[in-house]
Amino acid sequence: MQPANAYAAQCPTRLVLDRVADKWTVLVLGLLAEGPLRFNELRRRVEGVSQKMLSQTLKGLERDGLVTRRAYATVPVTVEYRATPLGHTLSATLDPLRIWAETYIAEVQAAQRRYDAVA
Amino acid sequence: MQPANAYAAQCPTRLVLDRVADKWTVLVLGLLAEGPLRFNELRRRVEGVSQKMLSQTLKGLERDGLVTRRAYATVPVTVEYRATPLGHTLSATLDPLRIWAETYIAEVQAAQRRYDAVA
DNA sequence: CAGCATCCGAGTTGATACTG
DNA sequence: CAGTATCAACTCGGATGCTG
Repeated sequence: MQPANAYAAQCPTRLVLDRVADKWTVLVLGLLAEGPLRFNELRRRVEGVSQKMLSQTLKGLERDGLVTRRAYATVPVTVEYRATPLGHTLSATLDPLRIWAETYIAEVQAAQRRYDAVA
Repeated sequence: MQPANAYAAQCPTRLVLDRVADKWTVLVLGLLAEGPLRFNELRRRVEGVSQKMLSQTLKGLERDGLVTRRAYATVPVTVEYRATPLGHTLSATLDPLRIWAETYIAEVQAAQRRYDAVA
């Protein structure tokens, strides 16, 4: 295998990138990596997500083997989501990104202001 | 500052996440981190990107202070893009993600096949 | 070469309403 | 509680044609 040819059209990396490349995946996975959560708990914690998007995101994560869904036969139903081991490894590699964001966000915003001031 | 409350609606992290959360940003930035490139060179190297999207992506990266654009008064014009120091730090924190993708893509795809087989 | 402007179809998203 | 269904709004992205 070539060393990191993520630029070719069908490189698998693209698939993962596309997966991560949505507003909610990273947030949801990060939360689940801390511990199992129920649907509406997630909904509350990830501010701004609609239940449609959350539902969709969770389904995608489940399909990719990053999260598991378990339903308990209580009344009403209880559904619990948790990160798989694979999901944990991904969440862990995403941590540096979260940290980068916190570290440099001010710089980015300053750059934006500078740019917008000119334009 | 709170420790990583990326789940609040206006957390700066969201901004960065949204920035990364597009098909091309990560690819383009990764390429530019290796060295300066011209517009059409980028276009060729990032397979599948249209010039509209590339243009848009570059503008966004420039606005965020991650990439600089320099035009030379040759005929025809030569434009060179390169990653800023800030851009390099982001690209570096993205590397683990690229590696994760290469490492686990097979597992993810297997999970997808399993999931799709049931549904 | 390095783009911008325009048009247009396809896919995404969000509200809202309803179900087991 | 944990979703699904549906519809309308919106955005995205590609194709095409043009400019300095």
